Amino acid sequence: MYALVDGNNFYVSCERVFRPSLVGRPVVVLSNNDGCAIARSNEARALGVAMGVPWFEIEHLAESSGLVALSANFALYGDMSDRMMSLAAGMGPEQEIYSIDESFIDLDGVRGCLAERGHKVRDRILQWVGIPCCVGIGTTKTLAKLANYIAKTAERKPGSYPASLAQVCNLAALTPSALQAVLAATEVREVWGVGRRIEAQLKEGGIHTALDLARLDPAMVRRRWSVVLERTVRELQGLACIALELAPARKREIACTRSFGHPVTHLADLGEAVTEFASRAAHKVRQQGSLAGQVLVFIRTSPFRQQAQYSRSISMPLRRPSADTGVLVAAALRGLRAIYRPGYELARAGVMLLELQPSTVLQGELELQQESAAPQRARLMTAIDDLNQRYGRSTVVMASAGLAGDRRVWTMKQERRTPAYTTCWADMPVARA
DNA sequence: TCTGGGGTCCTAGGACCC
DNA sequence: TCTGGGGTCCTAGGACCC
Repeated sequence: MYALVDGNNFYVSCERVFRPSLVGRPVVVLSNNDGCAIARSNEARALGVAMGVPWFEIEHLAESSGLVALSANFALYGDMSDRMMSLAAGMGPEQEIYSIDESFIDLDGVRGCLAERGHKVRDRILQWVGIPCCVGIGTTKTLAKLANYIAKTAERKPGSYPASLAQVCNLAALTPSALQAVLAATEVREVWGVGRRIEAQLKEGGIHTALDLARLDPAMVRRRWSVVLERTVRELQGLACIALELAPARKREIACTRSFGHPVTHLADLGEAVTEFASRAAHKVRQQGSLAGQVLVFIRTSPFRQQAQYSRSISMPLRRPSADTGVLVAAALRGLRAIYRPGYELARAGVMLLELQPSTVLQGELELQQESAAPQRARLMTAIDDLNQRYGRSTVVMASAGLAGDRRVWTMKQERRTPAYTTCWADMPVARA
């Protein structure tokens, strides 16, 4: 038996904790570069704001309907997430943190009424952290996910489901006929693992609801679609196929990519951006104790604009795997020079580290030239990471990153950013008597 | 004028081997 | 006229997730 604890409109809820005046108002949080809406309050949703819609298309709602837009503040959301997760863990013996606002809890061995327990955890998170959550419970992760959707929808849209399922929904406690009714009232698109493409194919075959999907023959689903969708069907039928993942797996690739605040045409500016992206990726790869075997760098124009398009990437194999910022930045810059062509208005670039492997199994190599500088370089990286941790992210950077500030054309737009209330002393909220 | 970022898994098809 | 069978590895692309 599994529970899924999931924050409601998580980014918006984080912002509302520190700006209670936003409660009850239509609010969206924008992606990096203030591009698209990536979170929306129920009030914004009611205005017809779709997930992922570009800001410029809904900006008029600010004037006409009081829609408030905020730039994404990931430092805040990450910290609020840690607080919420530590309380959600109280639901059962094991927890898998699945995303910034969701965790699966294993309920094996938990006694008593599960829904009651879910309400207690929900109340505690609301009171101690300030984030409203919903809890879904089911015999498989897919059913717990669906239960969570039902708990949220029943709360937001009275009448869509029985009111008793709002906020906390335990599908395993329903009678078979009640369960069927609930599944029949749920669009197939809401099932975890069914995206737009598969939804269209299913609907063509007359499969419209979660109940329709649950009634398919798994073997047929495998033949016609894939083992992935077959697993989904079996999970809907109550057979657990997807296990809880307790320790986050080591990432197999690590990326840092950004859209630019303004179009970039000069190699010098691109070099600064690529240096920063490679440096950040290098830091991430060190954090997880890995080395990269290849560095991929790409640049591209905006596919949304009517202009000459250019999109290229190149993969640079390293002579030996590395997590050294100097090595990775140099490779990325070599790649950049190889793919750069003047005359294009570039909108985006990125660096990906591939062929990651644990740093503990570094293959030995004959040292033909001189004594290895590796230990000193590793200590240097640790020192840089420590300094940046202590004094701020860009305290020590590679010279090719250029000087931060006014001259940079490429840094992303963040015009509506709220303070880092919980992670920066200078931004701490002040209470007045 | 303005359109995010970071991942995973699976499959099909090509290259290559004996 | 007639042109095998079986296997592995790699990559690109599709689909999904939040």
